[in-house]
Amino acid sequence: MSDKPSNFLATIIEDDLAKGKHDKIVTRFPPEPNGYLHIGHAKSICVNFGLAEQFGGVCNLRFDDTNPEKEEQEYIDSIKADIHWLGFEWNETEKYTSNYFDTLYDYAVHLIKNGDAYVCDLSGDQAREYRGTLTEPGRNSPYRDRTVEENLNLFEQMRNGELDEGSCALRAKIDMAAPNMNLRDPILYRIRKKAHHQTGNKWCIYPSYDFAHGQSDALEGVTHSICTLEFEDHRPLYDWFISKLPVPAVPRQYEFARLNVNYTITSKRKLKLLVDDGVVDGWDDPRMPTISGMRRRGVTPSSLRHFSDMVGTSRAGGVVDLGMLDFAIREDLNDNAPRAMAVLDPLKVVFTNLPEGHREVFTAPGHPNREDLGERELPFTREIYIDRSDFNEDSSLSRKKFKRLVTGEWVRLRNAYIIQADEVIKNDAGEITEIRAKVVEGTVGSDAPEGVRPRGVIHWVSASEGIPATVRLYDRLFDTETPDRGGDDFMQYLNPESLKVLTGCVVEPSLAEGAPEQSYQFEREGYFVIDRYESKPDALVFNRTIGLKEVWERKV
RNA sequence: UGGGCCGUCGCCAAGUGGUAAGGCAACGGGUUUUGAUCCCGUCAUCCGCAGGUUCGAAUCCUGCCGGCCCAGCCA
Repeated sequence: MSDKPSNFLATIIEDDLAKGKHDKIVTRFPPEPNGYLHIGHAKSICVNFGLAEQFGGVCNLRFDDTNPEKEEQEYIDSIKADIHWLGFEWNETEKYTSNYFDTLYDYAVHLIKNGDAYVCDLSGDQAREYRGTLTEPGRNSPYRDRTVEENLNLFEQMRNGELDEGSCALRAKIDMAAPNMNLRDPILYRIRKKAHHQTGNKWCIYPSYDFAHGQSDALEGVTHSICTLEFEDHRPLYDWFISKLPVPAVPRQYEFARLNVNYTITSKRKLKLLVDDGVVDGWDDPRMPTISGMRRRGVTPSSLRHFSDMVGTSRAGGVVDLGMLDFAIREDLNDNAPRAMAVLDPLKVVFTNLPEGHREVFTAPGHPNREDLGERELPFTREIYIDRSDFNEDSSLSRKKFKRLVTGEWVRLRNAYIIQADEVIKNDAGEITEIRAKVVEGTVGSDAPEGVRPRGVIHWVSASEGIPATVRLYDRLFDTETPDRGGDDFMQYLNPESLKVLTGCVVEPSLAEGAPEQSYQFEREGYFVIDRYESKPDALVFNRTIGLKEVWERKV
């Protein structure tokens, strides 16, 4: 708790608790079920659930379902799954703003009776006109002075479905000249003759976000209602409702800057466009910044939580470098992912000093410094595969520049022999199809003998016992730092190389036992995860989560 | 140009009158059967700018400059 990063929200809560303002805090995460959660929501979840956890309080999950036109059960299910996957438990059962529709309706009647709300017949266009602009005050609606009886009656008719959609709306009577646009008689209820995923056909009028949110917080006993900066201007309205209504508690709203990450889009609308246009494979495509996409990519819950802590919580809007997320992912996977060898672009090597049918088995640790991860067996045979990029015919390449196999020289096979390349076999097209080499006897598990100087260490897999696999290499979806900058032209920044599917890969036999979503470090390549949906024991599919850090290209 | 908010190292971010934490990145060096990891070290005399108050300011005051948000019967 004390090693938690300090931020202004924690300070506020600490103060409130110290002053006895609350015995226990209650926060809430209020997604609208109109899309999948993305990395920005992950941040918000970590903030809300994290703060509750940190101070011994609870966090409610409340679906903000006031707009049946855009919401679906599919989204509710995915959101619940995402939160659990991140490792958080919400207080009691999940809640819905729609749970409070009856009370909210009563609250609206309360406002009408006190002359604080009225039914306005202005059309949408007219209402916009009357609202004025940023620099000019608005004008009062001609319906603003209807009597309480008239308003009560009209509101009743709205609720009973006697009035057409768009024909009128219930508005708060505040101040059409307020410099804060949110106070210019905001909409409280509008008519929507749509079935609702929770309440069915019970209602044909639905409360607006502004009218529903604070009251729902109060009804749930939320103490700290934490949202993002764009709702700051709504706080006066939030407080206005709370002061005008007989609510059971007085929640307070606090705002923090939403998370922005470069090379990434976090707009549910735009993400939905990527899905609907088939640019990606769905909301959980591994290239998507959605929680389910990252999960499928192999990103871990703890790396996301750690990333959130690293980034911190403040009121200063900025753009976090994707490299920081990369760091958090690598840090977790480096500590916890078992090691394995996989050859992505196989090139056969035949050992001429080994007899036909030669086979021996080496053991290698599951992890260099995690004994609890056990050992694995590596069958070594007369023919193996190495990666094509780990061999070069040109022996004039400097040892510093190319620490791999070169004609005539030695290289260490990871966890096995030092070998020496003798000869290259090519096909008619001039492509290398095979390398003839020799193993240096007695070099397994021991240093190189005098005169043998391996250039480096490369990975390998037995040709006869390796398992075929499909490996999908993912890269960033956009090739510009600010794909979200412009308007709707973000599609032009799509990275054409965001996905490469390699079908002829060969992986070490121990990987056949891997469970869906198991992560591995393919040594010298990066971190890969077994695809949770498409991988089968006899047809393995791995997704590259992220490559290993590579600094040598720049240095040499 | 009405209102609200923000501005501390390339990026994120502590700090709330007592003389600039930390992380990422970067750059040196060491270890290494992963060009990874790990380890050690370097990296803001300065806190958007200009004045002022004070023994003393990133922290208080004034004025500028720059950026973000708001004119949905979306959230």
